[in-house]
Amino acid sequence: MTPQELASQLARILADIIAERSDGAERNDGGEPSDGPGRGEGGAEPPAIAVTEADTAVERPKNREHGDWASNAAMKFAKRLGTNPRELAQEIAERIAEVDGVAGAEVAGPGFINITLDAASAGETARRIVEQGAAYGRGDALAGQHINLEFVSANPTGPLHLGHTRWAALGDSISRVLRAAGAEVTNEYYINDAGSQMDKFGRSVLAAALGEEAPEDAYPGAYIQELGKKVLAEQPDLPEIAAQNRAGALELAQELGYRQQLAEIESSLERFNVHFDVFFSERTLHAKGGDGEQSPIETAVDRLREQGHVFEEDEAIWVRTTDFGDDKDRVFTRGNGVYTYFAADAAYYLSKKDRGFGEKIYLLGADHHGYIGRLTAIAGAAGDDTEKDITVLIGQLVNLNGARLSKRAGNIVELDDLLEWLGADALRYWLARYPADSPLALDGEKLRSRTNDNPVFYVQYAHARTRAVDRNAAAAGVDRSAFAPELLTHETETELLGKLQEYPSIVAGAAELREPHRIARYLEELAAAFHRWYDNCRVIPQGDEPVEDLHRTRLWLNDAAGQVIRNGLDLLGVSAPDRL
RNA sequence: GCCCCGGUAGCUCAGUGGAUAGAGCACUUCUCUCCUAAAGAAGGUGUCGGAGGUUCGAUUCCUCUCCGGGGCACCA
Repeated sequence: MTPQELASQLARILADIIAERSDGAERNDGGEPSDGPGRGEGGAEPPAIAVTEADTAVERPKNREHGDWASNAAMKFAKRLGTNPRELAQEIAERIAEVDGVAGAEVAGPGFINITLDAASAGETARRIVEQGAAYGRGDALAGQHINLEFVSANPTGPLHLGHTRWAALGDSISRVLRAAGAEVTNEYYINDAGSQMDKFGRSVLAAALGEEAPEDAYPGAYIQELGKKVLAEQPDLPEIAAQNRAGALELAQELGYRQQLAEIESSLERFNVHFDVFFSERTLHAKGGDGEQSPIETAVDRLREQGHVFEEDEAIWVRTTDFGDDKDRVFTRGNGVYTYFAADAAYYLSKKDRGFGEKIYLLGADHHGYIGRLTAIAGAAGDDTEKDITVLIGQLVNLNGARLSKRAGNIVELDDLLEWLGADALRYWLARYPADSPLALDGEKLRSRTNDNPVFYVQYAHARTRAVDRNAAAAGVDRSAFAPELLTHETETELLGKLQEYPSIVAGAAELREPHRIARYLEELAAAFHRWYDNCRVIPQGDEPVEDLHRTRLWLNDAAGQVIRNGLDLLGVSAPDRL
């Protein structure tokens, strides 16, 4: 019996009760003017009360005395049924107690229904998890959805730094969680490879390659010098080209430097266990088609104009984004004929729409929060549903104590250095462990510690323990030839099983709310439940005690715990080592 | 001025309208002849920033307000 099955049993019982009550008695209590269509005649039918499994979802009570699972459905429905919560709860409790696998049910407090399961019924979960393996916890709540998830999108003019790492970790985990819930997700990185910062980058790289003094406004940091050397190695005749055709050399240096830098960014991300499906170049939005066809940006302004949202003023072309809640209208084409960044954003949004994505998620830092209004307005102006087709997630900034500034990258904290110092696992886990909207201050030494105060090690240690037990069990002749779930009666076993049963709903909730930190918090609780169980219940008999079915059954439970920790860590992009 | 996000235990932070608001750390004890003690057990702490409101019930939702952080462009 899983919590989901319990919820569906409760929903059935509640629906039965509602049906019985409305069949029988008083339908004439005066009030309730029902003004719906087709209700004009005859005996006023009571308004239908629909029950879904969400209404009867059960919770794991904090207090063990409140049973294995608790429902507050009676309190939710009592009013609508014109009865009091405790009375309704009593009725539900009597019926749920009759269900196979339920050991008992009682009413408590203002109308909670506290349900206790048979040990065998609860223990069955262990076998189910082992059999489902990596699939345990995955669901289909988001099946059929095509989601575009854009994150990081750092300028290709320098290395990734701390400011990008939180979005990299969070975005990739969100993607994994959404996929676990059945969605099809494309991870996308928008490359700002057009515009003045690229020119500045080109000038910086060319000067470095030629050994010239850096221009006034050059990008700081030794990495520019490194890029210059690489560019020169790739294009040894660059000095000659520069002497004859400065503009040509500039373009060449910019291009080669850009390719090099982007490749480095990609490789840093892969080392961070973050994978992008699409790197989308801003330039493609500016580029005209083969036969002088319009560029996507030019097309975009026409499309918005057709929707009636474009106007001209002061020689500039504007989009009336205030119609969609933006705080001011936005310029599309400047007075000098140049497109703004906003124009590219609009064309980019349309590209996502044209590529068939329903929901487009943007993961942005708090310093970009001014984008919410304009991006949402673009969606609206494009004829999309601003509620469902676009989501802008804003994350607060992170700072990390003890991290050394990178001279190479111009006194920022570089991702590559963080990876070397802390490792991808610790960094990813800690960054995914907090909700995006909470400001975050990390302590570097804590991320490196190998004790209880470092949750990533605590969780990984629990996993390694399950593997150690598994290895030792094999050596001691404990196998899975028997499974007797009714024997799993120890307090810590009930608790561990309960945690394991919660996992699918944790994943579903994390996907719905786009909050992978829920997975991390859950894993910490699961690991704690496992450690407690490990300390109390032995899988392998001591001394010359014989191997019994209890030991064999516990081996299933041990493996189930390991499997769920593995599945959860995978959603965070963190490894689950067999040994620590 | 307007907009967004925070304010919960000494510290770092969880908490999708429910029961006595939680976890880790820090502090004090205890537990390996025993599968990884990188672990477990016990010990106490709160004006949930403040004031109103919504309701059977509010840390959670609404309004106002105080404090802290971030943001406002024909920059990219």
